[in-house]
Amino acid sequence: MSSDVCDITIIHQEVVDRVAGEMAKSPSATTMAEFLKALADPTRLKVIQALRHSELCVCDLTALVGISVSGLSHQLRYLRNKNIVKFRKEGKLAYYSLADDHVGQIIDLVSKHINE
Amino acid sequence: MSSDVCDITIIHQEVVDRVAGEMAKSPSATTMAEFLKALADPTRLKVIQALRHSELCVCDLTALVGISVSGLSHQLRYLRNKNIVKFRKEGKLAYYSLADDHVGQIIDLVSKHINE
DNA sequence: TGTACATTTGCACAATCATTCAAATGAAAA
DNA sequence: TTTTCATTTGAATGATTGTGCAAATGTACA
Repeated sequence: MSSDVCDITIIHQEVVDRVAGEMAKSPSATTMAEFLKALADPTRLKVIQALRHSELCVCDLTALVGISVSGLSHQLRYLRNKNIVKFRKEGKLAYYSLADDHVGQIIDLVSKHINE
Repeated sequence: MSSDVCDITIIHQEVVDRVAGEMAKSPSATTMAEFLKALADPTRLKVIQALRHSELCVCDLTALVGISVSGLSHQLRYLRNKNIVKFRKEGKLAYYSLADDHVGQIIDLVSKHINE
C-alpha cells in the first residue's frame, strides 16, 4: 500500500502512521537536540567533567580546560542559561558547580558506550 | 596556595591536579563530544527516534522527519559512519535500523531529564 | 581614593554544518 | 535495451557557533 502526497512518496503508510504516533509521546526533537548540544562540545564537556569532581573557580577551570578565560566565561554563561551549572560568588572569585546529576548520568552512559 | 605559569593563574593547585587526574580516567572530551554531536540535531534525533520503533526505508523516514530525500540521505550516511544506524538493501529500497540500543538508552535519560 | 585582579561582555572572525538542487548510481519492470 | 523509481553523491550556500581580543564590571585591599 502506497500513496503520493505533496511530492513525498510514502511506501508503508500504516507503519509511518504508527511510528509517528509513538514519536509524539516523547519530548520534541528540537527540545532534546538543544539540550544535547550543550554537551556536544569538547570545552563544555571538560567543564562538566571537571565540575563532577569538585566545585571550581573560573581560574582553575581555565587551567583544566585549556582555553582563554574569556572563552571559558562565554561557555559558562551558555551552561548557566541551560541550567546545567550554577555558581556562587565569594569575593572576587566565582565558584561553579553542577546544577544536578542528570548530566553526569548521561555522560556515564556515553562513556560506557565508547568503552565497549 | 597559588602559582603562575604560562599566563594562566591557578588558584587552587592541588584541587586542579586532583581533578585533572580524575578526568584522565574517562574517554577524551573530543571523542565523547563527537559522539554526542551525532545526537544533538533535530533531524538526526527524529531519525533515531523513528528507528527505535521500526525498521524503515528512506522514503518513509522522509515523511516522518520532514526533510528532503537528499538531506535525509546525507544525515543517514553521517549516522552510518558513526555506527549508530545500519541498513540493508532490498531491491530498490534501503531499510535502515539502529545499530544497537545504547543510543536509545541515552535518549531515554535525556527525555526523563527534560520531563522533570 | 586608587590599584590590582577575577570575571563578564561586546564585537569580530574563522570554521563548521545542515540543507537543497542537480546530477549520478543502481535495480526492477516493460 | 529503455524506462522508472529509490537512493546516493557533489557542489554551493546560508546560518550557526566556538573562540579570542579589548573593554567593562565588580570586589578587595592599600
